Amino acid sequence: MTQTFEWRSQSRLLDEIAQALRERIYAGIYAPGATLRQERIAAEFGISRTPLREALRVLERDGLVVNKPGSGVRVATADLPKLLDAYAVREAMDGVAARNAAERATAPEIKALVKQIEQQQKVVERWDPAAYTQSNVVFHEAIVSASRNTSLSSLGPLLRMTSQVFAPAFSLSSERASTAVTEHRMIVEAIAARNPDEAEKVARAHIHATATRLKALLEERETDNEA
Amino acid sequence: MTQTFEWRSQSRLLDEIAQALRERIYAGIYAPGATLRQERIAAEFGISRTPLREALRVLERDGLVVNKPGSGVRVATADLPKLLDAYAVREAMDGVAARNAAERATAPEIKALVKQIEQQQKVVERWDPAAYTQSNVVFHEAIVSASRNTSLSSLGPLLRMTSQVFAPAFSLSSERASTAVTEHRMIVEAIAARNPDEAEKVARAHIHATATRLKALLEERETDNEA
DNA sequence: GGCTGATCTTTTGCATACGATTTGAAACGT
DNA sequence: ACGTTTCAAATCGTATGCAAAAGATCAGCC
Repeated sequence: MTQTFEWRSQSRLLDEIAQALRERIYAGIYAPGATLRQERIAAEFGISRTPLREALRVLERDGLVVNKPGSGVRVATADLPKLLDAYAVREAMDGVAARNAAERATAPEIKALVKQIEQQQKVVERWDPAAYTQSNVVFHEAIVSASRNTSLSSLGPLLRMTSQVFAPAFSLSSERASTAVTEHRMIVEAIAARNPDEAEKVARAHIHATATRLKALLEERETDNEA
Repeated sequence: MTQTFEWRSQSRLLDEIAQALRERIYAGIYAPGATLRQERIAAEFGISRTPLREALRVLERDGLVVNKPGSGVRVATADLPKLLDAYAVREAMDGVAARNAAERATAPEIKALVKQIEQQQKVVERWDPAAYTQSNVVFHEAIVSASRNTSLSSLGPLLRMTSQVFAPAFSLSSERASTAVTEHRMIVEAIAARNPDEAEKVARAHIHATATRLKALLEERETDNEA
């Protein structure tokens, strides 16, 4: 499928490749556990293996792929314990993001967040799971962006993996989504009110609730399998 | 200074190089702001530029170096706002680490932590700043290790940069170190008592106190400069 | 005298090439 | 029939080479 590539900037090729690979993983084109053959991918992008390999090292550090030394890289997989660990980190880091956003978000950014909540409300009402997942990711990334905390840069990939890549495996209910939107609204209100403590508190509670529900869901499924 | 390299495992050269570069940054051999010339470093290690470049991408993702596209990589620098942002993230992530450590640390790990506290006590009594900095880093890394949370992997570089690399610039007082050791002891006690909530709380308080003191110190220094 | 522009050097970024390791499977022996 | 061993194809990891861009230097001009 030799695809020619459209460069959106004059910067480094490896950055573009890394971003393209990320999007493919997020989109499920490369499913968890899939092995990524360097020569094949390099051919698809019409590049050499050198910048591709550098991009893969970046993704490896992001935790999106794992490398078995002699064999190659595979898209990361997650069992329940690892997923819950990831949520524990997200709970803490999303809290920081919300806190800093409450302190630093510009008026346009807050306005954009409010608008996103409105759109999420519509998505939930007509219940489009794929659209909700996408909207959810965009929302959380908007808060991270508004936080202007460069040390939160590793949160992006973590967010995508937890909310997007591994989401299909764990059915997302309409009721939970509706509750989530309410929680999102509380976060935005705290940010708009410039209340960092409250923003951190509700943001943490939001992720915690998501993780708790996920845990219950999977434990339930496990007992079903045993029966 | 063409140095031959000792392989501790059959793993990839780039991993060894990345670790060696990290240690050089941590040790101040490459000071903040220093430019890292690829050909020179490759020659020093006796390798080609290919694995070195991949190692540099890893360090870039860790936030240890920054890359100006056409020019090369420089060791990361931090002003006060960036440093405080880093501490905000550390406060959250160290909290998670302590929580998980309280849930999962093995008896030997706890014993080792207790031992480290004793050693820190001695170091503070005879007040050896360099030794304390080193001991402090080892202590926090031990907790991260005991937490067994793979999603915390990015905390290592952040810890080093905040506590070790940028430490010389901000004088560390004996009194603060003494207080810090007491706080460390509280963290270990909460972990030993298998009390995750308490462990997270005191761990967060510890980092928060450090950051607060840092902020006060630097603001004071700033007003001194104006005067 | 300071500023601007052109040239020249250095260094990066990507492509290509080669050796080492792993993987998969077929052949062999038990 | 099953496990073991050997061998070949494929793929990774590293080295080398080349073109392009960034930075420095110096001459010319305002």
